[in-house]
Amino acid sequence: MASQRKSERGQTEERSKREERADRILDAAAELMLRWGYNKTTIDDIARYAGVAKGTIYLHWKTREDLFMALMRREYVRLMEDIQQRISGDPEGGTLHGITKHSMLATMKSPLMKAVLLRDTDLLGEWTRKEYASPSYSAQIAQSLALIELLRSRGVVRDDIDVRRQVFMLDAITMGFLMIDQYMPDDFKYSDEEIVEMTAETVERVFAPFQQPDEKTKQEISNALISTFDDIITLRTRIDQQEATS
Amino acid sequence: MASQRKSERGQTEERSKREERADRILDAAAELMLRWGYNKTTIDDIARYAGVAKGTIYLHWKTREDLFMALMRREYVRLMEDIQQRISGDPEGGTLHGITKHSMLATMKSPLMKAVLLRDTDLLGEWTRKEYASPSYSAQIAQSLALIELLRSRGVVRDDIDVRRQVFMLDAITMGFLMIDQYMPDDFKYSDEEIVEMTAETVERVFAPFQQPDEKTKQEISNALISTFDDIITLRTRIDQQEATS
DNA sequence: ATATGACTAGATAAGCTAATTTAGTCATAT
DNA sequence: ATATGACTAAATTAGCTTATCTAGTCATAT
Repeated sequence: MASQRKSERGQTEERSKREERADRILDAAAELMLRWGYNKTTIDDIARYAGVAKGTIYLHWKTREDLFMALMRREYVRLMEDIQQRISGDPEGGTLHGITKHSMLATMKSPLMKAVLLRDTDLLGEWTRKEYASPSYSAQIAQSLALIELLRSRGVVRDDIDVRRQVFMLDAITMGFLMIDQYMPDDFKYSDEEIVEMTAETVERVFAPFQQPDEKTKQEISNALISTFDDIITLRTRIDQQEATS
Repeated sequence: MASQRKSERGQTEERSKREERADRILDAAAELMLRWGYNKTTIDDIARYAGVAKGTIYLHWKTREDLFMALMRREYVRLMEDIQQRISGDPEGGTLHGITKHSMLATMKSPLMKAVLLRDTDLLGEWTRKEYASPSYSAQIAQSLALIELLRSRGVVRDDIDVRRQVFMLDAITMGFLMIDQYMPDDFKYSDEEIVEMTAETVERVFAPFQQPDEKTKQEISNALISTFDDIITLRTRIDQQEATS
């Protein structure tokens, strides 16, 4: 607060200009990382591709690692926003198979997040070993667990099996469908949408309880999820802002 | 035939001695490959570990590659025999979830075959690129397809979805459960048997039709499978013998 | 104040040679 | 006849030297 030296307007204008440039740089980083992988994407490349000088990048982030952390965080927030969007726009968004469908499809449309989830070492290179992946993965599991528990308490998921086993099964199924195309021959290729349909059907058959949830329950769950996503998103965004001012 | 110079008895005795030694050498190869991987397992190591001279190995196989092909074929035959055994000893052996259970458990107990299935490049090294893996994999798919078609025709698997999609789903599910433990944190570890139980439950819920198959049908299917396995096994064994005499 | 790009130190890669390893052979021993 | 292990040619690796790259800095320009 004491550090704000400009007028309100001037500050906001500048802030947004800076942020816009930061975004452009991250765009360049994402693009080049997908093309050449983490190891072979240099700060020089990113600067050239983003049309700024190298020094400028260091006005935004202290190190190369910081830049990529910011990139990954941005991708993660976007992923969450995308999932939230998809869930909120779907009447089936309050069911486990609906949530699974939207989470998977959003992940499939985000090459970087997919690479992290599937531990694609070709693309991630040294990033794999940078210990940000593993905590985020166990956070992922914790989220699965919380989700399943919520759905069980509402009676929209079977509760005659152990919760942890259910999480294990859900993750095995989704991971299986996410990676199987790498193993299938060309005459067994399906589109992302088709794969997600198959996953959803599998999840529904394995996890649905005898009686179908009513509309009201589905809506309540959907709302609960959406506000959870809001929490995640604002939390992450707040971290970003902290970093930016430090 | 003209090459058989010894008496019947002498020949058989010698044959079995040779075979016993070949087996010992393959045992050594398997052991060392699991320890050091394909790339770092040398013929010298194998000879020393099997207690024979290096030259002796070349009395059995023309090249290093031939030796490993023989090893992989032996593992494959053993895997098939194991699956056959497990199926024939189980009243549920004629159901898809039973078959899945036994195939998976047998695979899990065969580290080399599991490595091939999961494309474990750490263990297989250069062997991955040796083009024997890919044909065997598409053969695997063909088998899945034949199996599903058989089960559909007998009415023990749903036939209201596309067959090929069903194969895709079955493979996605089994692969998912086979590889998920690599991704799960320590507090989500389950034994092979538990994992296979979860897989079987998943498969049953996704593929079982409305009415349960009767005992007679299950028995017929089980028998059909067992004779299919016999075919595969004798075919493979015949190839081995051809190789040995050439 | 902000942005730049020449600059540097440290890391990484390329190029080369010598040393070691290893698949496969074959004269010799059993 | 069978089995062996010393042997060889080819390949792989180790060691080292030189060249190139790259993350991060900072004096200078805008």
